[in-house]
Amino acid sequence: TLEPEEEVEDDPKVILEAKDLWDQFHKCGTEMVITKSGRRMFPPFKVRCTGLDKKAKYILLMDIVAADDCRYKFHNSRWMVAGKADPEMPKRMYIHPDSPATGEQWMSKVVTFHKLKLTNNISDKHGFTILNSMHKYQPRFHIVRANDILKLPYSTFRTYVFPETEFIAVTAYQNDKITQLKIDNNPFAKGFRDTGNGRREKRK
Amino acid sequence: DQPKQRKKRSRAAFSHAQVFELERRFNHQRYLSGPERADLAASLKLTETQVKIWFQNRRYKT
DNA sequence: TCTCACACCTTTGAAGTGG
DNA sequence: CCACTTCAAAGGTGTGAGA
Repeated sequence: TLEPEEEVEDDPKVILEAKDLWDQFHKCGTEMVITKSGRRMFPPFKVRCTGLDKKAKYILLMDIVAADDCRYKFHNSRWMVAGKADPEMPKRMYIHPDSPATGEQWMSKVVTFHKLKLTNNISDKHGFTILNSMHKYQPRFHIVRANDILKLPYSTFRTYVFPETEFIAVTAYQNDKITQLKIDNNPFAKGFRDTGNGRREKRK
Repeated sequence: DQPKQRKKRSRAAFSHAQVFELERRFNHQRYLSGPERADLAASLKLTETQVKIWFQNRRYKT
């Protein structure tokens, strides 16, 4: 708004990829595993952007913020509030590795954040996103118009939130429905699918 | 750092630093001339063939 | 609740082959 | 040079045991 830069005309619109999948998870109460060595999110956070200025440079980033100030527990097949939240973890922004890039470049493909990893390791050195187990979180997506990554802190953020991507961080899955959804949809978990082709044996 | 070379007949994996530099050059020019390739290969401690094939593969990859 | 080694998969990408 | 293929290495799954 008050940049001494050249006139840039943009009106960014962002849509969440695989919304159907996200909705399926959200309906059951999405859980994301966090580990010491870092875990990806599933479903993967992907967006498609339109309305950016083709020539202008943008930095795209993500962060994951607490959805409330509660701690949760999974009791009787249900998530319930189990007290006040633990102290917040150091806040980190995940800058998309292709940043900065032109609006044209960003709009030409789906923007994927699959390299973002979640961890519960407070002293993580890899730049992973540190979360508290049994707490509820909301991923956020940001668009910043900037040609230099160093100017980031002083730039104007445009923030987009997709409520269906909310999740509870866990150290081990609590809800069997979520486990099954992950197995059915994540290609890396194919080994756990009980396809009639008798690979893996019993399931409860 | 160095590319890891162990065993008999296996796939060479370039180091992070090597890929970073290759990628940086590719971003600037999709094709490399003979001398440019030789220079880059030397500075990255890769063979010229490796650099040539890397650019060829990189171009094909979308 | 959390951690860790598995087994079992996929994806990755340098190198191969032919045009 | 390009088109595609080949095929291990790298690495992401949930599991289930044992803290």
